[in-house]
Amino acid sequence: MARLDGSLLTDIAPFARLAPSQIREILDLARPKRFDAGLAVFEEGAPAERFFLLLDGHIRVVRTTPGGEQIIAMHIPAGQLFGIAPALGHVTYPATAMTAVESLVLSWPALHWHDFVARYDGFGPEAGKMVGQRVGEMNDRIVEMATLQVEQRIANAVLRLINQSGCKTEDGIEIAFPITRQDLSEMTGSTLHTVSRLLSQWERDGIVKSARKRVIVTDPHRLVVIAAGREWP
DNA sequence: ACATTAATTATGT
DNA sequence: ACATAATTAATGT
Repeated sequence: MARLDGSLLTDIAPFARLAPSQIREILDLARPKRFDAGLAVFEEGAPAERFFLLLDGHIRVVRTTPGGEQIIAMHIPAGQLFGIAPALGHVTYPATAMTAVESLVLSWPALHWHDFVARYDGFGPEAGKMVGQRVGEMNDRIVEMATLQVEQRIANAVLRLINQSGCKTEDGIEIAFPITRQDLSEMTGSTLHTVSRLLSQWERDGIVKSARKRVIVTDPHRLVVIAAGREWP
């Protein structure tokens, strides 16, 4: 197995404050693994034995309803921890983590979490901050689902994606990983048809540009206006 | 205001 | 050539 380079972790928030020697300790405990696109890093309900860091690629966190329908709970961009259920005291993973693209993942046994928090300066606080952000995001989404209508929900979803995983291009900000209309519908509790129609309409209005599995936002400001959705007050 | 159904076309391997 | 994605229109709740 090739030895991991220490520079891999220096840019990542929970590890940013650590000395090179500490980073070495952590890397030597890590198990690196490469996944092709569309594979599960871990499955919902499986024993939560490890926690993970996404070095490169993109992860979709998916829950399956009793009816067998998929709900996309969130997306994890490169550089973030995920699958930290063990740290929260869960014995199984509450959702499945799928790779949206080919991805490189590090993982550690769940037991090490508490050692990391105790030993490494900044790890606990940074990880806590991250959890806080995610919980906040989930709450926002719940409010959106309950109050907004589909066009606004989809607009919000797209805006979140370009904020978290945006990539500047010639004519706007592109979602940095392949995403289908079906995916968008599964994040917003809608259908791929509605998403398709809306994207087509937005394209006509010059707000987005889209191709198969690609969405580019050319006019973020107008999308924000749509996402806010001021109507019949 | 939206889903569903179904038929049609485009796109990537 | 085949499977997967996207569009579009018609119909339903």
